[in-house]
Parts: sequence; structure tokens; C-alpha cells
Amino acid sequence: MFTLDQARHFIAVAEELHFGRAAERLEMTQPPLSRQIQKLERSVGVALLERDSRKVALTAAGHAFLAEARRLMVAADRAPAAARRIADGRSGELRIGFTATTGFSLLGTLLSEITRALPDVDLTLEEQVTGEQLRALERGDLDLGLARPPFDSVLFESWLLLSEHLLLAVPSDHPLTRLGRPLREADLGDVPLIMHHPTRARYFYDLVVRQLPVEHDNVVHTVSQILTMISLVAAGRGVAFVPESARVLGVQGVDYLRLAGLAPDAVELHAIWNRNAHNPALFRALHALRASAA
Amino acid sequence: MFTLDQARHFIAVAEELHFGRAAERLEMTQPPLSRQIQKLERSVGVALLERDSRKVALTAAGHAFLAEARRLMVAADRAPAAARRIADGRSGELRIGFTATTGFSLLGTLLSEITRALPDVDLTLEEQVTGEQLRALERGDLDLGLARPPFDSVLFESWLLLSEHLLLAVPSDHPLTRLGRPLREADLGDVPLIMHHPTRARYFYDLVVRQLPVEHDNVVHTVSQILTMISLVAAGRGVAFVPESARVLGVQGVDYLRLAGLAPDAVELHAIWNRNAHNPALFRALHALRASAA
DNA sequence: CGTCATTACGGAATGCGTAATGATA
DNA sequence: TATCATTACGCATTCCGTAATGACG
Repeated sequence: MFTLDQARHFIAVAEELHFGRAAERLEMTQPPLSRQIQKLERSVGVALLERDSRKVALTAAGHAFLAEARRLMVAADRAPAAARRIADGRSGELRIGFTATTGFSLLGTLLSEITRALPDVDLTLEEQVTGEQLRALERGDLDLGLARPPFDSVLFESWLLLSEHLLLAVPSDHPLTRLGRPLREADLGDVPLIMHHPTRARYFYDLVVRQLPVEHDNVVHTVSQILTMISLVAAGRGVAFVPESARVLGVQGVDYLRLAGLAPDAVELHAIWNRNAHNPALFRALHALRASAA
Repeated sequence: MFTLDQARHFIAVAEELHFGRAAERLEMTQPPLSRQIQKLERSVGVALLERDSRKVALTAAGHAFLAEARRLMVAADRAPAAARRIADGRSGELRIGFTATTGFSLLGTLLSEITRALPDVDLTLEEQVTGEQLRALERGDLDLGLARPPFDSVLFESWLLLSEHLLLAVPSDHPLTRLGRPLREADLGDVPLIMHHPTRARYFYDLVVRQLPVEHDNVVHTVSQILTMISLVAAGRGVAFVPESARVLGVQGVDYLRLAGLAPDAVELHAIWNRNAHNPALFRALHALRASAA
């Protein structure tokens, strides 16, 4: 087998068609160059150069070898470059999980910030509920999660990305829309309620029951996705607690009302990653996000 | 700069994930292998392997380098082979990519034309979908592609080789076969449809949805290969849009029906090559094909 | 203490540069 | 005899294999 040096030497000779000048270009003397070319020819098994003491010319086989050798050198240059790009996070893959709700709040801006800062990184997106994201992060199937508490702060590191109000989505023609003031608990006396699923939408479920005395007799549906809730509200099936960002869905026939006595910014969205993560692109993305947040 | 041996050594270690076994495979002892890998990492500038005395694993950069190193070794094998081929009087190699569908339409005649006109050229055939072919053409890993639009006409030059009808493959015992007239959209009302994969068979997918109002509720399977579609049709699972050349597959129990209002010759197959290509065999082949087409 | 990667060390091979040789106009 | 590629020779480097060391369960 020949060496990359031999290929490089051959390219120089083939381009100069002169051992002396080629050697000069390679910053060496003629004799070793001569020997390396001979070795190369022996290992290839055919004559690549036709030479006498007057002139040097490529054989047909030499022409073919030259073209291949050039490709080879390009590939040889690319291999370490690719590895280095990955290692410092300038390229590679970043697998991001997000909850459906994230999709209509800040996912878009977050992605455009990442792609602007890391144009060579391939982004993979997967819609998953928080629980799935945490398992995927733990297994290393995901690099970054956009999800909600609670999660294990020993395993995971996180940032608070966004906190927003919890609002009550009601049909536009509902009497509550005409109160003209923040709602009180009493206003919800026996209004049909579309509630979050206690396990599949655990975050919202816990948030709501922690803050408000939910009348379980009022619950007419139990669903796990905000979008489904909004659709049901629009269909007049009841009212539902949703994060403020649900507004951008722009579903017709739904109003969003504020509740008195509810902690502001109650709905939190976190960026979460595994403390053991090693994907350089992740840290580069976090860095870019931190910079743009400031 | 690293050496080809180091690349070969790294590939062995990356595949075995064990220095001892890799060394055995390379017919050497562990210590020099260890040192070569260290040297390689130093020259690349990043860690390629994560290792402790218990286990060896690839880093992200290592994965990237592995892929490039494999490509490099292929190129290193090809260079002398190309030179020897020329020296033996065979005038070159032509690497042709084709889609699976091409295999049962014109690939046969095209190959026999090329071999008749260029008996001294070695042909290499690789079945690849259009996207893979384009990447391989761009890298110079392929000389000629037989694929479908769209592709970048700045990078690639092309010929329209063939355009054919899009037909509906239906089970022979299906009521539609007894209509005795071209099908209309209404005839497909709620017939189960075997559809193309939107990304892996993007060309056909786009072609179909552009020309026909596909009822997505009717889609019973999503597949990426025409042959698979035909098999599913033969098994009575539904109907499928296929190019006319699928007929030559001769699958029993399948009829091919024409559709009214569908652009004729809708399915295009192109010969595609890189504008920067320099392989003389490519131009000789194109010349021969042009002559025989006239 | 067994496994496996790494470091230490001595000998063989390889490659460079300078010097000598050979071939050609 | 001038030019240019090749062979000869001596020295430095590189690389291998064996042996020793170190880390880890």
C-alpha cells in the first residue's frame, strides 16, 4: 500500500513534470522524491511517469492515477476537518424534544436562533410529552428537551426559558366573557370544565389543582393536549385552563380570561439536558441561546 | 498529516471497539496500535475514542471521522485500480447509479448500448435513490446517475432519457378493471390506496399529489419502492400509482389502468452527471447514447 | 488478581540529505 | 559538459515487538 505522502509527491511531480521543481515545492531534495515515486509505482504495479534524463511525462495510467490521487487528498483533508467541526460543535446533530404547547410558543424563535448560530448543525425535532422527553434525555436519545417540571435535578440540568400566565379559555359567547373583570373562584361554580389528564398532562393537572379548588363534578372531558382543549372549548363543550401562548393558535370563537388570585407566570417552560451529555453541539447551542437571552 | 495506515487502524478499532481484537485483526500487537491511534488523534486535534481500561467508545467526532476514513480507504483502493485498468488496456471505469424503478425499465438496454459501444470500459452499478445519487455525483463517487427531478441544474447536467405514463395498478379482479374506459377521479372515491413515502419516494409522492386530489383517508400503506407497491396490489391490499414500466415486472394478478386527465408522459427519468466531471469514459458513453437515440 | 490500555525500552526498518553515478543532448 | 534523474551511503527518525506499569472491576 502506498502512503498519502507518496500521493502528494506524485501530484507535485505530475504537475511540475520536473523532479527538481517538484522537490523544491515539497521542500525536499530530488533523490528521496525519486525513490518515493519509484516505490509508489512499485506498489501500484504500473509505470505512472515516463521519464528520461531529458523530460518527464505522464503515462495514461499516470493520468488516471493523478485524478484519483487528487480526490484522495481532498478526502484526506476533509476527514480531520469533519471531526474537528463536530468536536467543537460547529456541525453535527442536535435532537430536540418539545411538547405540543411549545410548538406554538417559543419553538420557532428558539430554532431560528440555533440555526443562525450553528448553521451546520442538523436539527431533529420530536414532539414528546415531558415524561417521554426525560426518558429520552436519560437514554441519550435526545440532546435537549423543552418541557415542564418536575424533573430530577441530579440527572438533568435546566434553564427556565419562559414563564407565562395560566388563562381560562372560554367560548366567545359565554356569559363569563361579559364580566369585564378577572374571574374569581366563585364564578366557576358549575361551569363545565375540560380538564388535563392527571398523568399524561401531569404538569398542568398539578398546577391547576394546586392553585384552584377544582370541582371534579364539573369535569366533562379529560384530555392531554392543549390544542384538543382549545378545540373543545371552541365547540362550546366547556372551559379550560391553558397557557397564554395558546392564544397564538388563533382558534376562532375562543376568548382567554384572566383569573384573580392565580400566581402570575405560573406556567413554566424549561430547557433541559442530561448532565452527562457530551454532544458539543448542545453546549454550543446553549451558549448561543444564553447570549441571545442576555 | 496522518497516514493511511492510521486511518485503517482507526477503522479496525472503531469496528471492534477493542484494541486487542483490532490489533489481532491488523496482525500486530496492541502497543503500536495504541500509539498510532494517539498519534492520529494528535494530528486530527480532537479525541476520536473515549476509552478507559474497561471499554472503548467512539466520540461524536470519532463517528464523523470514521465515515470519512472509510471513504478515504475506498478512494485509496480505487486509485491504483484505476491506474492498473488503464495500463491493462481497458479504458476506464464508469460508475452508474440507478433507482430501483430504472432497473426494470431501461437500465438493461442502456447498459447493453454502453457495453457495445465501450467494450473496454468497466461498469459499476449501484442502486440508490435520487438523493443519494446526487450526493455521490457531487462527491465524484459516481459518474452517471439515472434518477428523477428535481436536481440542481447548476451543478448537474442532464438528459431526459424517458418519460412515461403514470398508471394505476389494481388487482385483476377489482371492479375498476371492468369499466372499459380511462378512470376518472370520482372512480377512486374510497378505494384503498397504497401511497409513496413523502420523503423517500419524494418524486412520485409529489407527482401524484400535484396531479390528483389524494384522499389521505384512503391511504392504507406508505412505501418507498415500486416493487413493494406492486406486491401489495397483487395481494389485494389496494391500488397504487406506478410508472408504466412497472408492467415489465410481470407480476401476476395486477392490471394497469389509464387515468383520464393525467398529463401524459408524467414520469420522467433523467441521465444526470456532474458538470465538473472529467472521466473520459463518461463522455464516450454519453456520446454513444446520443448517437443511438437519434 | 485478571483484563485491558498505556508507557518504557531496545532493535530493525525507513526516510532524509549529501555525494557519487549514469544517461542524454 | 551541462542537465537531470537515479543510485550509494551515513545519520536521524520512526515503528515494531517484548516487557513493565497503571487503572479498574
